[in-house]
Parts: sequence; structure tokens; C-alpha cells
Amino acid sequence: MNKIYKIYNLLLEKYGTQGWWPFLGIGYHKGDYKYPKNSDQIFEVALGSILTQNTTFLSVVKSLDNLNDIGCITSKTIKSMEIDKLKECIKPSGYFNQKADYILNFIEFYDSLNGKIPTREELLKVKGIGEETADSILLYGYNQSQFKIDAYTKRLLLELGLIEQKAKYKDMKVLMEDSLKEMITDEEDLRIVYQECHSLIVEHGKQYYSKKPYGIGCFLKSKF
DNA sequence: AACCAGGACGTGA
DNA sequence: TCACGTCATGGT
Repeated sequence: MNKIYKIYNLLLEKYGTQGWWPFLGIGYHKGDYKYPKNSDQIFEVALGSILTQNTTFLSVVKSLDNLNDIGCITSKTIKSMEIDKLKECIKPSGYFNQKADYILNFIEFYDSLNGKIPTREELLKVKGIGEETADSILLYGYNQSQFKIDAYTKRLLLELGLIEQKAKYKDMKVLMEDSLKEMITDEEDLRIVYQECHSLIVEHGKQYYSKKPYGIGCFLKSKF
């Protein structure tokens, strides 16, 4: 058993399954990995993935609620609304000018897919979608085995001495994916482990890797 | 009051 | 390629 897989199991043992992605009106869905259940929910993941850039998901929920309250949470309805109205709705999530632009860029791309699953490369061409957002959309929206790296993951791996400070996104992604692939052969199981592992790191990170100095009280430190 | 949140992009070295 | 500035609201 490699270190990453061990970390995953320790986190799972401590926090239990997370059931990401949290959907509007449903929340988390522990034990049911058959989400998203329709194209509107796939779009909701993408929308949330863009809105959550450098902000808390709580503020994203506020923005999504604002859109939902006026019946504008689908790609079609957002496309047809006034851009100023869109900006007003997503204001709680910050960077509303850029994010409104990013969302419209994504909708144009999303519509061109006609239901097809996008590749990572295609997503990265959309202005406003970087590596983390692309992986978020693929992992939680399309159930693809693409590990999502975030700030908490880097802090944790750094604190445990598993990467260097200069490590890039791809370095961490390869480490996480290769380590977990080594233990899981079934593709469906792998995607679920990617989802759970990332969300577990976020849960753990919220508690021990939010404020400096990072890692105070982290139970994983004594095990590596 | 300072710092950070489930980042991405543009710029100049 | 890399370091840095910018984007913006909201909670602690």
C-alpha cells in the first residue's frame, strides 16, 4: 500500500464518505454515486466549478440560489438573461465580472458539445477554465477519472513531505493518480475513489490547513 | 485589520 | 518558464 492510498484510507476512516458533488436541493449524496442524473446537473457542476474559483462553496450556494430563485440555473436560461442580472446573481462569489464572462464562454462551448463528453484539452481551451476547474468538471460533472488538485492538497502533500514547494499542478496530479491507480483496477471504482479522496482532503483541509501555520493538529503528520 | 476561500489570466522579465 | 499583479465578495 503506497502513502497516498494510506492517506486516503485514514481520511476515509476518520470522516466517512463525503458524497460530492453537493447539488442544489439535494446536497451531498453519500452512498449514491450515480450523479449527475441529467444534463442540467452536469451543467450545475460546471457552473459551480467556475463560481468556486478562489472562494468558498458557501458563497457559491448563495449565487446558485439567486439564479435558481428566478428560474435561471440552466445553460439555456442563463444564456438568455441580461448579463448585468447574471452578475448581480453571482455577486456573492466574487470576481463577478470575470466569472460572468467565463460562464458565458463555457455555455457556448457546452452547447457545441451536443451532450458529448468533452476532453480535458478542449475544456482548457475555454477562457476561464484552468486545470483545476477542468478536472472538477470532468471528475464530478462527467464522472471521468481525473484527479482534482486544490490548494489544500498541495499544503497537505507539502506538510507530509511528499512533494516539493516547487511542485506544479501536473506533478501533484500524476502523484495522486498513479498512486491510486496502483491500488484500484476497476475504472468505476477508481473514479469514485478520486472523488472521495479529493473531497476528503478538502474536509480535512478546512479544519487543519486553512490558516497558518498549516497542519497544526493534523493526525496524518505523525504517521509519515 | 489582515488573511484566506474547493483559481485563472495577463504581463514582463 | 516563472514570479507577480489583478480580479471582488464574505467570513473569521
